[in-house]
Amino acid sequence: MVSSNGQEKIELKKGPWTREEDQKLLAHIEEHGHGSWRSLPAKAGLQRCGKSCRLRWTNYLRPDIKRGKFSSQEEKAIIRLHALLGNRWSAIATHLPKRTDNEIKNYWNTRLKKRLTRMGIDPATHKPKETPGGLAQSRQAAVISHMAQWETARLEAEARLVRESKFLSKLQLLQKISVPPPPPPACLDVLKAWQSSNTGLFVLDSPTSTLNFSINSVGGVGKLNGYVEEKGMLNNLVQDDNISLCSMNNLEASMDPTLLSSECYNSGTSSYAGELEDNKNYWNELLNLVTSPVESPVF
DNA sequence: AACAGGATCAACCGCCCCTGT
DNA sequence: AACAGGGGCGGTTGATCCTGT
Repeated sequence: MVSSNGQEKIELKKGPWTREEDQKLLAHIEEHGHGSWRSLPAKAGLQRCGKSCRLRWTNYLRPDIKRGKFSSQEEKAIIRLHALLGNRWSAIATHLPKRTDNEIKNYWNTRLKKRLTRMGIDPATHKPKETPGGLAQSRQAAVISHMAQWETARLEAEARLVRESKFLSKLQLLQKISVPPPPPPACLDVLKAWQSSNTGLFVLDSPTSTLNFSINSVGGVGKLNGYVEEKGMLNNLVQDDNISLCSMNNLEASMDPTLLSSECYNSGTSSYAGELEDNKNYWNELLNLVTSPVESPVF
């Protein structure tokens, strides 16, 4: 086949990857890295589009991918995160180490979503579909909605931070400023803090997501703090995080009775505490049901 | 054993955002 | 400011596997 500009146009292959194709892709990336995905297929001798190669690599071939069944902890994490983030699979994958967004999305759509539906819970809103106890449930919904709003604000703050840090890196490169080794990263990500006290999940390292704020990738939080402070942004970020952390603590407290004495919880108003008590019951029931052997599929 | 329907998951598609020019 | 290219994301599809009859 010949294209309009006279160059030979190779028919691109679609569909399932063969072992030979996998080996070619793996060998090429191991030797050269992926570089530009668009030009990779030609270099690797593959009759695939770059996008297909990227997907195959990120969702299947990467060595740091954990495959196989999801643990109950992972299931809980997905449900919790989906309640907060909705269908933002890449963001969810950020907090589930070695799981791809595609895998999480599939798992949600084929299993968890159905399980919640069977339980009479709307998987989109995480609220009971029927509302026999209307008032308490609407308050639960309000609390979750409130948390979701803060979580959204937090994500936006993180995105802003990355943008600023990239700018800073370029600036420093240009000015050739030497800086001391960066201090330990500020605990920007509240879910990481959540992790450290709880499930052992939620490290910010996902095979697919770009929502990775490791100190190495952004040139160091130390540099960043200096820049952000200078720009008068640090206060905003800190405020974002405090509030977000508070909301996340409350959410976690609402799911784990042992955390009900958390600082944020205690500092809340009595009415808010009441809402959280309702919320605690809701989540405990939900998670018990979801993780119960009767409801869990047999693997 | 054969078939139908459901479940699963790899892969594709289209859209959007970011970056460089 | 406008445009193009590259890459990422979420939704969807279709092939395959599984299970029940």
